[in-house]
Amino acid sequence: MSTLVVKSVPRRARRSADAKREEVVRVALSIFSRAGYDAVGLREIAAAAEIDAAMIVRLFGSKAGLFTAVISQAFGDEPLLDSPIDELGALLAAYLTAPREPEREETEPNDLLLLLRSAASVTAAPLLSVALHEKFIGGLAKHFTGPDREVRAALIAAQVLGFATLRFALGSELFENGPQDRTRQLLAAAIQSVIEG
Amino acid sequence: MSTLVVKSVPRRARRSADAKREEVVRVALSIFSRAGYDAVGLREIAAAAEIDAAMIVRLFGSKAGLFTAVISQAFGDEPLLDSPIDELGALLAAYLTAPREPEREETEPNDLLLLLRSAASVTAAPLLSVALHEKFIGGLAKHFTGPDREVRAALIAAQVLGFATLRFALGSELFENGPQDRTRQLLAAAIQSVIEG
DNA sequence: CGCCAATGTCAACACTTGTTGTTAAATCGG
DNA sequence: CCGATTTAACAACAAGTGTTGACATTGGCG
Repeated sequence: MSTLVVKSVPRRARRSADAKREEVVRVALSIFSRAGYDAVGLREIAAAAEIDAAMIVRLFGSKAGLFTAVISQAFGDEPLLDSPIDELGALLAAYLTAPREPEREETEPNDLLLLLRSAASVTAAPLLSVALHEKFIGGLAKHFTGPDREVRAALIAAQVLGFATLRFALGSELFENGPQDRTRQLLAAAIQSVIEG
Repeated sequence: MSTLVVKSVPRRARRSADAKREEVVRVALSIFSRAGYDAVGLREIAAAAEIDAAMIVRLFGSKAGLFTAVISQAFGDEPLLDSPIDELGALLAAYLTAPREPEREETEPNDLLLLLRSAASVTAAPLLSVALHEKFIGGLAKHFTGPDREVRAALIAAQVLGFATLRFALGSELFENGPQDRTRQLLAAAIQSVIEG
């Protein structure tokens, strides 16, 4: 072991590996959000990103590696979490009950959908769990006061998750055609009650 | 390959199809609850039920047919839904925060787990949705008074779903090692706030 | 330019999936 | 007791999975 070749850090982005990585992550986020981790094959993502499936493995190491990259991009920063805590319930409720624009429904990469669609996968669930706890729950608990901040933040995450599951994953009609103002009001009150303890 | 396996296990009577159906549904409920619809193969269920995978298809028509049979048995009747509505929040919270018995954790067929673990599957989600709306939300709304009974019931379903997702599917430690009394109290209050509108 | 690592491509691997067809066995009606 | 029908068991299918290794092609730097 005379000259230990040091892992050859790419001096500069040789050409477009980073760009490709970025695009693959973007496309993968969209597809994972729509179908969930298990239901999506590497080849499907590869085709959508106009790349070879083997190249994804070469870029991210594995499918799980790609998923972690997708997660860390999806959970980058959620500006809603920095809202004043006395408005947070109303803001979250408004965000969750906002009507979907039908034409974007398919293409819009929804972080929530990514989360709940892949929460069942035994591979993806642990990765999602750490991201959720670090970014969402942690970022929320920071703004709280009083005891049990983390548990209260987690309970809010549970509310968001549950509503999103029922509305987006299970496609409940009650939130689309029902009394949306009342829904938003009830949801806001339930969230706010947890915020204030 | 071994072709000389003992194949003639003297099974019981002729009309054992119904009994087999029942057993298959039972073990399928357990396995689906643990891993979700997509992640479980027919062969796994078949092996657990000591039956051939082809036999499941012959009995239920398809994998989706088996799943519908599982659903209609799992959502038979939930006695919790008939509780007095002024205690319902506390009862649901107690049910959701109850400590898991480690030895049963694996085998106990949990309807909630079945629901949330398979909610992501594009095949299973519609089937689950109708069962959830008919049995759970419908059965809950019956006991409510005042306006928007169904939406309020759906919001409670969302809360149950979300908490169960975070605790069981994502395995959040906050509910296992955290202040469980406080968690239960906060959850009960949030649910009850929706019940009472 | 020439070298060589980085970037792509192709095919194959070993495996699993749901489903079907074809057998063999078992059981009851007559 | 015989034959018909149900129940069961295998094997095979076509398709899809993540991953790997062997090749071709490039592009930046000495």
